[in-house]
Amino acid sequence: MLDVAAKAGVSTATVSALINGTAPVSPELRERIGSAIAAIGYKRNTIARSLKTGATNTIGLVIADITNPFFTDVVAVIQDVLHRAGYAVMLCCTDEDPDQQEEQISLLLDRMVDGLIIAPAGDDHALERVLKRADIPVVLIDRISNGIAADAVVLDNQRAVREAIDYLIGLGHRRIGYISGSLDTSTGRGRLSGYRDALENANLACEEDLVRIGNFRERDAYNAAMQLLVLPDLPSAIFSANNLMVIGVMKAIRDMGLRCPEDISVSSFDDFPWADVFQPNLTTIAQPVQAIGEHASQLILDRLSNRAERPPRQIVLAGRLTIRESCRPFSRPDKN
Amino acid sequence: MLDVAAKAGVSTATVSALINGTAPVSPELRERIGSAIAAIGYKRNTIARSLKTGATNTIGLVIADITNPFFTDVVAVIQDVLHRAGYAVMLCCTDEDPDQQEEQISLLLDRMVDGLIIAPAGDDHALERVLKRADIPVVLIDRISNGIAADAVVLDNQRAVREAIDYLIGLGHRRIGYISGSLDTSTGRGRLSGYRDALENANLACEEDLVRIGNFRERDAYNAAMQLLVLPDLPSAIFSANNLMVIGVMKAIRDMGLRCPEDISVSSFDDFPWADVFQPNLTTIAQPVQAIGEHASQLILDRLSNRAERPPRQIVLAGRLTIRESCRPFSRPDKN
DNA sequence: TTGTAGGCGTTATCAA
DNA sequence: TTGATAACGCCTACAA
Repeated sequence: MLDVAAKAGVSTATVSALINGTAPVSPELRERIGSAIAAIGYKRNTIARSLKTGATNTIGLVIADITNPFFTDVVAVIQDVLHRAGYAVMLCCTDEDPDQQEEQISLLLDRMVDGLIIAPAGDDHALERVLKRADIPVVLIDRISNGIAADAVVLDNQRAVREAIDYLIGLGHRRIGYISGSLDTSTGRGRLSGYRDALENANLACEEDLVRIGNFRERDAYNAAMQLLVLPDLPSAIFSANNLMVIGVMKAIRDMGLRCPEDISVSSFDDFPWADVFQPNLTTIAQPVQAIGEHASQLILDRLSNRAERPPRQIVLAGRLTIRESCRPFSRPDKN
Repeated sequence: MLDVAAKAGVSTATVSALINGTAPVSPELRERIGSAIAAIGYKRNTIARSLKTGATNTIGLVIADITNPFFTDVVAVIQDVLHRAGYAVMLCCTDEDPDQQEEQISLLLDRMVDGLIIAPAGDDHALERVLKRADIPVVLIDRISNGIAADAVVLDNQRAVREAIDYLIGLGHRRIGYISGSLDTSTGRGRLSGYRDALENANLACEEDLVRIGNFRERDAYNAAMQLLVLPDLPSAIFSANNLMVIGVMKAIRDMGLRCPEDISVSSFDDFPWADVFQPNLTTIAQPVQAIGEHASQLILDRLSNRAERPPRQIVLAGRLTIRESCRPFSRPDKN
């Protein structure tokens, strides 16, 4: 910039004023500076600018697993909106590990991101601890923590699962296995409540044998489903609390020599783009990924542009039960 | 840092020396400074540090589509290795659009990333143009450009597809449809060559009717497959040049009232974690994502630590044909 | 072993 | 409308 100023015969202050539109610049200088910039091929140094202004125009995005299509769909939307608004996005993954989460958030904070969008991993306490240091706007997505007063975009998990289980019960199922996510997360807890609600509402006992923790991961879910499938009294249906886990469930079913939906019905949270062309066509709860991403982006953009304190806003969206062919009516075999 | 120095009664230079291990510091001061840091809760300002040192400890990662599981698998590996090595990763997506690619790379360059890992979109020329400005280490993954002398990690696409088509021909297929990626990419071209090689080798004519461009996207592939499926003389098999496109192909097959593999065989590039539990179990070419990610990371880490000029290295890996059940033997129906 | 001082490239505050 | 100058927070000679 020094070179540009020298070449144009003006001061750096004037160059800066022109570039940022901070102050009016006469047409003549505007011209001279412009051609000097072009001649030199000058590019403003963002680092120096950030040091001075205290803003990096970057926002940090923290998700649990980049391999999970739900998260990547949301990320795609967020990146799109935020780029359009002039922000860069730094994406980090925690692998569902609170320690890694702390590390990644520290990394982002060190780099002075202007804001943070987080799909938290681990328990609430882990998140509260690491967020203590951050006095920048934070919006939580997918999962929330009651201890943290931040903007958030979440699903009505309880209601969505309740609806899916109601559907299975309506089909005649009485023993419904449930593969849960980690109960350290609000999604894990909310979805399980939906399951319990539905059973209770139908006057069905909630047998603890039928609930297994799969931690939102395929491998854990495989093991969890296996435990269900060796039960003396087999469940006639299994619900999986997310997309990764239902793959594990299907593998367990296959490895036990069972077929879906002939021998056992399966349904899960999260939809797949391929769900209606591969058999069994999975009955799922589709999340409004587009809306989640847009709301989250908007929330943080609002905070960024208008630092006035406003109470945290929590946006709750609804899932959509998409019925396909992985669940069959079930009638209790005659006991004789 | 000023505060820390003041509190500990030393100079900032000493504090800096301690933090960076640049110079030996006496145990006594080490102690005093340590507690001052803890008391104040001091965190070093990465921006200021970067301004001075010229290094951001950040590397830019540019991929075509975050929604594509192949890319996300590779990204997961790269992020893991690079974080371990002390680097942050900024991930950007181009949506297969050369303009967006230029914009994203500019953004990364503005932010002074220390290196770039790119899965290029668009034609070679687009990439060359934008990379002119970058005098930092660059490694290309998945796709390469002959015009650019950079480290690269790619697949032997030609050989992999050749093997898959050989397999189909061995099964008796003679009219094999091919849904291609964009021919502006090296992967698009390489994979198509493999197809042509195999046909030629079997003395089969390569009918241009049977080759359609799907641009690596589900929707385009759907349309491309539709064109194949209304041909008077239907192909008995279709090969898709990537994962996203095979979903489109399957949707087209379904919409035309056909079944796979009974009516038509299907195979594709890229594997899915769920490929062996959902029907039809797809026969695919699996890419060594772990190796791709590790090589790419290593290549850039090498360049970063050892700026000595060494000729660009190109690592070529092999795909693995994974035979499942989506391809059936085909015998020409009697023509009477 | 420790301190002083200058500069990295911008932007902000004045005064001219 | 423009220019001089002082930060921003850190690192690094070099001097002590």
